[in-house]
Amino acid sequence: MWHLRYPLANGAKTADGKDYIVVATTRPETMLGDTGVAVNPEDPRYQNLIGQHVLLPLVGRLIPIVADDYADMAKGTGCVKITPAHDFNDYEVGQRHNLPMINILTTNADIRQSGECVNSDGSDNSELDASLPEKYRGMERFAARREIVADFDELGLLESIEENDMTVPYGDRGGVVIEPLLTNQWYVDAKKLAGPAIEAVEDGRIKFVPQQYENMYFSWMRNIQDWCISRQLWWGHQIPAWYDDAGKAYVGKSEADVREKYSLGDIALKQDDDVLDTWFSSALWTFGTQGWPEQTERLKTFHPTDVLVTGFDIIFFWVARMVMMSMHLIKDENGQPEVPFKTVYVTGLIRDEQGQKMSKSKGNVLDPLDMIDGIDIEALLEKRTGNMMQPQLAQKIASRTRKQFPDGIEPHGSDALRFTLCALASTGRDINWDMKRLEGYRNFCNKIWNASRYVLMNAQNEDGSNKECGQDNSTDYRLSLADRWIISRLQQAEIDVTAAIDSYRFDLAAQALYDFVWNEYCDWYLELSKPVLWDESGDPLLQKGTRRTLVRVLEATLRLAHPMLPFITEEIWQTIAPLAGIELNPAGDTIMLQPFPVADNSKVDEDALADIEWLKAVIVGVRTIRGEMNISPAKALPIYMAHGDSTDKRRLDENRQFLSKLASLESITWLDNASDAPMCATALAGDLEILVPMAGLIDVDAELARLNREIDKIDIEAKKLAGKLTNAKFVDNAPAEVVAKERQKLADFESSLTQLKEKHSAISEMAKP
RNA sequence: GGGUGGUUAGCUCAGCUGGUAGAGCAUCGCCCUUACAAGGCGAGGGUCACAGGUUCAAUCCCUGUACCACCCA
Repeated sequence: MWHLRYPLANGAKTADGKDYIVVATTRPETMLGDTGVAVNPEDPRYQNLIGQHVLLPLVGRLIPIVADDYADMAKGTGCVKITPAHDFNDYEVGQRHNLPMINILTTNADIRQSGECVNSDGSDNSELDASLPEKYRGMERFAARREIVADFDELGLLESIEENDMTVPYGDRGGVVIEPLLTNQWYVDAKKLAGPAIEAVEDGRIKFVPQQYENMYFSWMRNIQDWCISRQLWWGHQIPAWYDDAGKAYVGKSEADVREKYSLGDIALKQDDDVLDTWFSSALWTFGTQGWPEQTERLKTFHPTDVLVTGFDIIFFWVARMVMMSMHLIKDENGQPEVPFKTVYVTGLIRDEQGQKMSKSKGNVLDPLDMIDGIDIEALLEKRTGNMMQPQLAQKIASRTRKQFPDGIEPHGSDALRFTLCALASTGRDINWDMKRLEGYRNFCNKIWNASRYVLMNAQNEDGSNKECGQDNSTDYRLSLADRWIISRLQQAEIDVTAAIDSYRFDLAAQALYDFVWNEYCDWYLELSKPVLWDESGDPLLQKGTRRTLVRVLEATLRLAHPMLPFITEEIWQTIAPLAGIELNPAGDTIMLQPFPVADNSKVDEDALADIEWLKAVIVGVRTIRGEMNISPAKALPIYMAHGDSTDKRRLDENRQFLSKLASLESITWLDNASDAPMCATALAGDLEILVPMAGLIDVDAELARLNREIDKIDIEAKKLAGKLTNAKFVDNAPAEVVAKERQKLADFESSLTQLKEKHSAISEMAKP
């Protein structure tokens, strides 16, 4: 940083008697374009100098001293040289004080032959002498800097030089220091366009999902600046403005158009070298793609469109500008501005596992295709480190990549990728990518594939006829409890998935589908179908009903899943659909054209739901004992049931076969009197006791410990509840139904506690020698 | 400096209009049981960032603090 003395003009003196003031700069050569010096209006040192002038050294120009808050009293001398044409802050100061602007640099960043001077309002200024000292003309900027510093020194005007750490902007293409430069460019008066665009969101013609992004939109639009649409690039749409030799601009569709419009004859015209900002072109996208400016059928049909899906990082750059352009250029039949779309669905930004934005220079980019098809480590390294703008980073990136993907990336398939994106698409603004989630959902695809294989193996007979699956409108089949249950659950799944999709919560849709397919259809229903289908002496009507249900529920599930898993569902559906009684057009039918499932409440069977819950509770009870006692799944167990009521008894009678198979039981014995049982490990399903004889299988101490753990767990909950219920404030103030619910819960806990404690003392008693 | 979003299990994330927390992966047992070992069955794991406030009751509503991220100046 160089400190330069600027002599005061007309004999003015500073408060301490000096005939100069000192300004500091990191770019001394810009002094050639100075048109003012700023001091803080509060600065006592310079009160008398405000309105005075300095004589700009080397140039000999008189420039005013102005009072502006931009000058920081605490920094340096408190005096700032003002070069409006070459610094953004100085430009603002210049605007406030009507300082002229002198451009001293060529586009190559050399010193111009003479300065180019305009007034603060952009009009030409020919009064001010903007000529530059001959010595520096044509000099490269850094050479000029050295020369000017030397000349200041020679004149005794170089006060001091100090080291100064600062951030200097470099262009990422040319790699050289960027220099602000005053140029003529085209602007769009965005304020005018923003008004209607703000209203469209305020009155709900356009909705943001999630809604919070409205705020981002509003904050941009309400503080909108003029939009510079000139870009100094060689690709893009060249700006449709032509200049005559005097520099006057004519705007039109084409040169011919301009000549005609302005009756220019054949005078020389030159089109603007600049091209339109890409966002300007992008802003025309919703109607430009539909044939505009022609009034095409397509434009009428598809404008406005329904939903725009995009990232929040371009809400202003793209979304807002599409809204502005569309409303400005497209009118409906009533002449009202037309919005480009009704809903903007805003996704989060995908980042890497560490939450870093993916970028080539960081080498953390994951190509979706590599996750779909897989890639070996060498190819991945080549992709990440080949052809880099900063090759010095290659080694670091390579070692990090090797560490994260020692064997490259496994193929996962496009369905798994798509489903993962759905599952991660929650309302947050960042999505940290997680390979493990991708693997989990690849496994989910596998699960669907395998479940379908099971269905086909059991439902498809040799000639592929659908008769055996009850799809021929015949009524000679019976639905089992499990059939009625899974049909009921399917309705709920359809409701959940549909509601989630309707509210753009694709993560919840994915979760609901995943739960239904894996935790209900596969884990329970398929298992429950086995005892029916594999029972050689089973009821053929019941077997037909089960095949029918297997196929129909799978077929509906495929349609439900199809938007999230397009390929695998299509593949399976082609085989399943005929079994489900859908006649395929031989010319090629597709699941894509099938109706999306709609829930039918009349198919929900509350009794079936309750019965299966009971069944699951009993099975899980036995499994838990088996698991905790490390009893092999291969060992068939005899069990007893005690303490049950008539419903328990009915459910047992109707489901013996299922219980035996799914819990792998040797026998089930109903006891009217619990004390008839031998020493047993106990699980509870409500009040019903499920008893597994311990003899030879279960250690007494292990079971006592297990019971204690269970008792402790329930006891803690029960104590909390009891405390709540003895609190008069709760009982008096909480809604009656909440209190009743808590009472019921406590009663259940207490009854379980009593039963478990009894079991505990009974076992202790029996185990005594 | 101003604004916005976030902080929940070891990791990545859900949790709807307040009623004491869920998933996937990871971990620990037992299993190649004829759809699936990329699997089955079972288990463990959280004073919901911190401090106040409102309420009978707060992961959820309000205020403040800390930290992280992004946008703007």
